[in-house]
Amino acid sequence: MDDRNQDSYGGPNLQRSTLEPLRTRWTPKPEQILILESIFNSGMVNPPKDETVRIRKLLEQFGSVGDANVFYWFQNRRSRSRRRQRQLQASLMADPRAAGAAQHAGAAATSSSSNSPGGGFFACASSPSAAASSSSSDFVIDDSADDLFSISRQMGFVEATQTPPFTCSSDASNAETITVFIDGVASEVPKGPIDLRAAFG
Amino acid sequence: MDDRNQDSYGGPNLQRSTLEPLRTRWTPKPEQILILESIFNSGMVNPPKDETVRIRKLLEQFGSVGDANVFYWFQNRRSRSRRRQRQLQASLMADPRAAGAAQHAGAAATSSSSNSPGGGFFACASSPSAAASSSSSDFVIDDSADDLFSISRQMGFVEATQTPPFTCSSDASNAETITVFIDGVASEVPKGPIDLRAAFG
DNA sequence: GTTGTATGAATGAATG
DNA sequence: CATTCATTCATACAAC
Repeated sequence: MDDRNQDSYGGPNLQRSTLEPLRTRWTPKPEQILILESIFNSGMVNPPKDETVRIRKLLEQFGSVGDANVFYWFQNRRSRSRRRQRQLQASLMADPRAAGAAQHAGAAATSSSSNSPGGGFFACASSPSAAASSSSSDFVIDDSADDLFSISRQMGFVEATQTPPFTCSSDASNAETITVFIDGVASEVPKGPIDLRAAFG
Repeated sequence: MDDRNQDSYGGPNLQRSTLEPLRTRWTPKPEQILILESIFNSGMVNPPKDETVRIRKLLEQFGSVGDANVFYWFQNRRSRSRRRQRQLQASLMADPRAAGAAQHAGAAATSSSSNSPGGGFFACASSPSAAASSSSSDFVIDDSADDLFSISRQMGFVEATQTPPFTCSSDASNAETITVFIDGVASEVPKGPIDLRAAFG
């Protein structure tokens, strides 16, 4: 998709200074990353254009974002995810002894959070129910169990001892949605052909 | 179908230097971009095949390039510029207040013209003069004032504070120029590797 | 302040 | 022409 257009990029997330001639690049907020990660892991790795707009609107609750940013994010996510996997495969073939040795593996392993109603720490992954999605190549099954935890950097929860900013978990009662908790605010992300944002408004 | 014939794609981009990163894909030189940008901006947004060949020969003065590269360049340019504009309009409709706020739009917007010996500051465009537009959908007249300044990246003149980004219609005062003729549209491009702005400061 | 790296942005190269 | 992938450039941020 070539949605890279700098559409609604009116005001990125810059410092509060009233002057900002700097064209800084978009730096996604932790909440935004969480949402994006959740969507990606829910199986929608290549959202069609209209979904991109929806996702952008969702993300805008936490900071200025443009459609192009969302588009780029998914593009890069897909690309890098695939490349990592390919590289992993290659290295495994090259040297079978090197099994299970990611360079920065268990970053999130230390949490043991039990603070939010959702409970789980970062368990957004679930099985895409293979709904006949509208477009062609969005919903990829995304077997591969991608790097669920490669987001440690910007996520901010590196060592959240007391207040986990947000969590994301599958709701047991309703198998059709993924629930994202952010500071106690719950949003539900349908697993199906993404129909985000009903909860947030 | 389309005329993307990979005709002379035999040896487009070779690195004559003994040690280079060994690029696989064509990396247009600044001068080449200038020429392409000039042609595109002159109204020829979809050159027919024979023109593509001529353009390629022109570009070859500054580095190896194949017809396919030229073809792809125009195709991508068309596509991306159109969508950019479409999105711009969409975002304007969404929030009229956000007028004129593309993320990196006016990098050179401070049009301090009449500063360089050449004169104009991106005056390659001329009247197409209705030369026999052989093919079907070339020469789109409107072109709607595309993003003239979206080339900042590879052009190298990242941020000229006061000097105009470049000119391409320098007269015969300087022997270090080459003349670009496209359907009667003449453009002159300074020779030499990357010092396009050498003439300006 | 320098370096290393993760990642946003851009674009060449396809494919349909 | 619409979309997508692969590669590269540029930068924000962290570690030193």
